[in-house]
Amino acid sequence: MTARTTSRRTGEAEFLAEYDPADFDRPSVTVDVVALTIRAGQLSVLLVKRGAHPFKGSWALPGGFVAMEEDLDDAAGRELAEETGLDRLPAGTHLEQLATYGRPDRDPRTRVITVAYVIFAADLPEPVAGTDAASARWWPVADLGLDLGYGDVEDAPSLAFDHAQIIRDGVERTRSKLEYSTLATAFVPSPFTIPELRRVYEATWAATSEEMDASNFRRKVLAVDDWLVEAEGTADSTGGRPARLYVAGGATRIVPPLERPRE
Amino acid sequence: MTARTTSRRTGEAEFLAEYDPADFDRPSVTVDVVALTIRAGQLSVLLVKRGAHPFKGSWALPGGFVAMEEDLDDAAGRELAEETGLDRLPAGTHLEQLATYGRPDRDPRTRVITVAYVIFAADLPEPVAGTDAASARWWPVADLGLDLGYGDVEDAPSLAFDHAQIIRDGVERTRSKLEYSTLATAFVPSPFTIPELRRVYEATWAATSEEMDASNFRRKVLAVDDWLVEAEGTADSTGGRPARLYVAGGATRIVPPLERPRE
DNA sequence: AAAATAGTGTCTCTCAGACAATATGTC
DNA sequence: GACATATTGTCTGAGAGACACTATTTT
Repeated sequence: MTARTTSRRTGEAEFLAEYDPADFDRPSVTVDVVALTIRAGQLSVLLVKRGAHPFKGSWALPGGFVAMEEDLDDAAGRELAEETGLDRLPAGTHLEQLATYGRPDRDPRTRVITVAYVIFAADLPEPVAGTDAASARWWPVADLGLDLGYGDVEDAPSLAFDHAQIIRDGVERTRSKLEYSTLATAFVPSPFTIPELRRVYEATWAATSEEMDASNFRRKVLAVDDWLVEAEGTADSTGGRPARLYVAGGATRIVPPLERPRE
Repeated sequence: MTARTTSRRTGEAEFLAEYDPADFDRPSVTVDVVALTIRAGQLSVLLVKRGAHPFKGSWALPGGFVAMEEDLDDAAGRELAEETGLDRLPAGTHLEQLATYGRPDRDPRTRVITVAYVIFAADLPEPVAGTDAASARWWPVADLGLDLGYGDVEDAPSLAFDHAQIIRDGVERTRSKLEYSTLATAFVPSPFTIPELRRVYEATWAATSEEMDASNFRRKVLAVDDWLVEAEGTADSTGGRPARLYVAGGATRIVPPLERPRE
């Protein structure tokens, strides 16, 4: 089998526009990022509105091609940084690989295999619109009409490619990781309070449990060795007794796990 | 950037031999398979001895290039079937994606991104040597000298590429999956006995717990709804009271989980 | 003082681990 | 019978969920 590539790659938008499946005899590789944060008490994901075909006008995960000498993790971080206009992601941001999606027909143009990442961060700025995207914004995952236990949704946006599945998998990974890892602290700016941390769990697990018992939550997180390290002072009052401040210690694993309520 | 591929792809061995990094401007994509089974009471992985450079003489995971119109899962199943000389994998075999490894220098020839899979199976035959492999065999993972809690090993084989890391990740995934999923039954031929199932756990978790309490194990697996369905008859005696036979029911999740002992 | 939120203490029930006792096969 | 293995039964301690109560702030 012989194949030729003749694309002049000056930028992602141009590259996509010039795409011709006949040019290639092997898959292209991209990274896509499920960037999650808590905004207004809701677990939210960053999506960009597509300005070009295919799926023009649909919403997609930020992502793009992996450069030839670039590590996959670096590519994921770079894509999110570009989309949010940051030089680099804030300290404490967590990045992990989710899965790789490679169904032959997932992109109508040609074979594209995408390595998906999940990123947890606090305080990411509003996204900046890139050259290849009409607009970008944070979407509460509850509003996406995915089958994540939030119930029916009016006016759910149309999602491009197989990104609905990727987001679903990313949310499920997040829900499950909060049970046995200390990553909830990646969602809050430091220092933080225990009630803030509890609201991370409530937002992430919202579909299965409306509210957690504050006292049991406190008992369990404080029982984890070297997770919550007491800091100086208290948070500003929000109408009641101000909460003590903590910073994250070195613990990575919650043992015994903080299990979600089973239905 | 312009690039040309001129390889005539007549087979994997020839393809590898003709590899010239200058031919390509994008990564190649392969699948690698961590095929696990219990042999002689030990968790074992299928490895092939490399007959060509690089890493000639080292042991590697079975794997190969993803065909242009082939789904990733299918490619992984195909690679294992080829290596074991089967038309298709036995019923009950479990296949799941592990992770994707894409460090730019992980293959000294050119950029190769590999999607790794874990496969759990009972009763896979001895492997057949392929054209590209001098030989192939099942290796107890305890003998590989990985840092998996088995202690030091004499004469550990040299492992190719980053396959030591991939195997480590695959074993860790397996250990963890047995806690909350019913996949242990994928390791035993059906019908099976509860002691057989227990030995799957013992082999997989061997590094952390020598023996499990048979009565507690029995109580917990039988408490899982629709996992163990009683079958007719008993197993042949192995010197004591014969064990009852069961087949796997529809359950996929163990709740509450069967936790490994924490150190 | 009333309301709101944070933090402490206590009770109960479930369940995992330890282990004793019984059942059923082979030698 | 002795022995080996499977199966059943019992006890105990740790921990999760429920919830009553106290503490500290704003209004």
